[in-house]
Amino acid sequence: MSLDDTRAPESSDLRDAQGRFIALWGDMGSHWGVPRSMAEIHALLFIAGEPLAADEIMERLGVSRGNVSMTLRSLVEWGIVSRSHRREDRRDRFAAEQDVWKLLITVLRVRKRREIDPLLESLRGCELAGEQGAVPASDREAIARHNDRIGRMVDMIGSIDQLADRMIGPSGPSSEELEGLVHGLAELPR
Amino acid sequence: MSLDDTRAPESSDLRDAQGRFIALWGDMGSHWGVPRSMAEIHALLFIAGEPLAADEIMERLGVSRGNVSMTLRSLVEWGIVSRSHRREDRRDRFAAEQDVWKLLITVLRVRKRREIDPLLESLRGCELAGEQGAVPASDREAIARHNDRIGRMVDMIGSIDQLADRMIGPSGPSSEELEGLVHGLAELPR
DNA sequence: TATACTTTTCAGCCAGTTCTGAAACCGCAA
DNA sequence: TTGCGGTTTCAGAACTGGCTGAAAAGTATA
Repeated sequence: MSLDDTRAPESSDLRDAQGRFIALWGDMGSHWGVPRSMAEIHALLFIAGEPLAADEIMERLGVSRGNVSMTLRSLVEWGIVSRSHRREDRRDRFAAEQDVWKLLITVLRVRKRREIDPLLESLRGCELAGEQGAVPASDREAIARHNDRIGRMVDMIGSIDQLADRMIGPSGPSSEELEGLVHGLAELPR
Repeated sequence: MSLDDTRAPESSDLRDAQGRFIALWGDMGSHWGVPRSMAEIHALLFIAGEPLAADEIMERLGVSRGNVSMTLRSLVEWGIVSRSHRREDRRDRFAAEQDVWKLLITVLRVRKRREIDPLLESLRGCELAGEQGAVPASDREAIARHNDRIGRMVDMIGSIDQLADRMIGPSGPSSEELEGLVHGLAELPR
């Protein structure tokens, strides 16, 4: 029997509450385009608050070894879970970021980089140069209106993007500063 | 031949650009938990800039009548597409909101109401009252740490929620005001 | 190098979602 | 009342992304 197995069995109330949190987080994930089991694994690591080995995750959530492995890899890539060793145990262990504001920043950064930035790029490619060939005046008007629509969309997403850079960009506020900032903006008298 | 069929055939360059936009918007949707064809139908209505009938949507996007009908219903429910009649034509026509900031506000409002608010509620239900029965000191500590984690999460999401109320709540800024606000915050010297 | 244990990979399977199409429905006009 | 143009519904088909599990690869120890 290894040292780890001597850990006191946690009260089942605690287990229940953890389970509720995990299920909730999994649901939320699936509404926002994050695979359910990815959200669940993250939730488990977050709520456990200590590093867990892949086996423990498998057992606790009933997902396959392969899935756990792949998902942990992405979570580590995302930067919200870290891998750690212990000298007395060959198994890797994984722990979730415990600073919730840092978590938020990291997730938003990744999604911005992967989705917003390319979107903005392709969106500009949907505009249409008006001068190609001699087009009838009516077409020219239609093209102008088209470009205007795309332009307004680009402007909006661009502004959001810039604002996001301010809030969660690499040279932006620390998680503590962001927390204060959001609180300040939220509680400002109207 | 009805009046509508006399509309000048739009230049195929314009059609191409519209098609690119529609495909792009569809992709984006699927990354954020919106059904592809819903995003596509919305994109078509937005980029067309004028009311279209269900038939035109079917034909243009190659989706079934049933799907168009159901999807239009949700888009109208969301509040980003409106239904309109014409006296000379029995068919309903549908037009997308053209103010992109209003679009943003509407979508965020719906998602906040449907996902964030219930999330916050359930999250509070994941906390654990410590005093139930005489629990050993070690359990009590574990429970305290658990509640702390949940509490930090609730605080963060709560702050975001409050901030969102300020920005996109019913008594918040108009779309023009929001546009200015975001621009201001984004362009402020660091 | 052999051994024992752990992690990673990936082809195929599966579940949950989305989409289709045909039938029912609706309201109007003749 | 019947016919007509249009819309909605929903059972099942089709699809897609996520998951599994077994084999391959990796790694520390002897």
